[in-house]
Amino acid sequence: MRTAPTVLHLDMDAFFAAAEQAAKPSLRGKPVVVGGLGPRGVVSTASYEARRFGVHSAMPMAQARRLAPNAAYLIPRFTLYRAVSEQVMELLRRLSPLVEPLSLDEAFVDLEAGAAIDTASARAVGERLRRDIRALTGLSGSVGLAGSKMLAKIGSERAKPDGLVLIEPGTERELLGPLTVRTLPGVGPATGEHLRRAGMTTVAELAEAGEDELVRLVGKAHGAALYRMALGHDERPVVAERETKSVSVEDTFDTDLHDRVRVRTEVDRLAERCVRRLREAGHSGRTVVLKVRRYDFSTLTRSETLRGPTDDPVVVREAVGRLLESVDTTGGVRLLGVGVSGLADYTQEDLFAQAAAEERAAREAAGGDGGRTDGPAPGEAVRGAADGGAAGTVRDGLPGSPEPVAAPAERRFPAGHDVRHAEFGAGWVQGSGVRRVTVRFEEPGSAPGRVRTFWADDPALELSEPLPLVPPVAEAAMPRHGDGEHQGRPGADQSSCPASRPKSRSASRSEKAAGSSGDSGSGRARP
DNA sequence: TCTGGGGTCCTAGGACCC
DNA sequence: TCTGGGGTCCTAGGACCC
Repeated sequence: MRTAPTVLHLDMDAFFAAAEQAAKPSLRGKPVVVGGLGPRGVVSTASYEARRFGVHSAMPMAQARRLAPNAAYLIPRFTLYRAVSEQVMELLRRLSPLVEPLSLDEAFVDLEAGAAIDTASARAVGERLRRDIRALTGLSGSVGLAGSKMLAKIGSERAKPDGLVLIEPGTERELLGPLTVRTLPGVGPATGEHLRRAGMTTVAELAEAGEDELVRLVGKAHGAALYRMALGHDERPVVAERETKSVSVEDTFDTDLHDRVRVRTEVDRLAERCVRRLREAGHSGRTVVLKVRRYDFSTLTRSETLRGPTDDPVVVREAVGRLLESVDTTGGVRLLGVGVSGLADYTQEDLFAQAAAEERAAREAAGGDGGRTDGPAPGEAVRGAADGGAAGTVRDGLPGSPEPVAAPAERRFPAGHDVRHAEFGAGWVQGSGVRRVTVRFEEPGSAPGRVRTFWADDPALELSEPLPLVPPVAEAAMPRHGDGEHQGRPGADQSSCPASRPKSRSASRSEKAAGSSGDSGSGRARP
């Protein structure tokens, strides 16, 4: 247990919604809801103004619209959020080399890995971080400081919005005791209900119950962890690099799929999308997973482990095809998903090269009688009919992939996205209807702007990349570290802050993928 | 009111091997 | 011939997190 509050947890406030408000001056101070706009969409983030109407994350969008009919409804723009997130993470890395991102808007920092630090200087570091984040991005973040991850996170939660809470080591149990069990990480709706039925609603009651009782109630690992947390003990280290364990993609359909052939083609597309992501991440994997959510929301998975790792779209497609055959889809399919786990960072060629080398070695050792190697080739199924035999032969170009879709005009201007008009300059799509696009002309630094409507095929109007939330000139004026006060750590470079404006090319593809789950882009934003 | 998408970790049973 | 235990891998499902 640390004796100084050297674990920092940063949590950006209503991140997606706040980024949109920063990008769109007319939305500042107004309720903003970011999420899927389709009939089955849910809320990703609600601005604090929208939360006052009762809107919150994970709520069905239809419900949000009833609660806050006048809010602006926007689909997520991950290109923008990633760019801002990268700026923030860079600030964190200046505090310490040990930064553990949890998501785009959240991270732990181990300040002890920077320099020895006492309570007062930890607080100063946290406050300065919050100022720097605001100066660099225009957004607010909340900071928790404590002697462990769990308490740092509880601290940032209590600090929200736009605050800092430092939990003095030694005061943990006193602080935790009266809190609800749901405060503890790992206690969700199910465990919370389970504990409640056993008569435990506060953290103090968990501590009283004792480890044996908790293990009996919720299982070995969970019970033991719960007991330690209840006592305020949490020794989990801040881990900078965590390797990916699986890659998956899934789609919920606006209406249930009944046609078996359609189900099959959707599974094929998902397999290709999944493999594309797998390859982009430089991975291959052994276990292929098919996920099916039926009309009644019952969800099942089927998996198949291959003899060796693959990143071959044909192999993955054939595997999920086999898996699909074992699933009853009568009644309708709501969601389909394809995933690959058991990741290796070597690819199939490496494996083939390795297999070939082993074969050569074996032949030499055996006196060169040219015997065959045992077992199926990598990528071939361990069980089931390993039909096809095309394993590993397709390298370039994902077969059958992106089929040209006749894009309707509305598709070109998704609500909320940035555009540029030859005459009127920068703006964003406020709504798009039949062959028309409504644009509000404003940008991060400007005053709230005016709305104009164009034909969707107006050549003067084009989509553009997100603009930086804070004009680059403001970055130059941003305070630097290393000047005075604490920790002039040698080696921590104070030199160049790369002008981090949103990157253009690279991210646009993943953004498309992120927004593709049936969002037609026809949702209207109404400031 | 009708429930997204991307992950992680744990449990439990059966197969298989020693 | 019968019985047993432990370890590892695979599969399926569930809880949880952001």
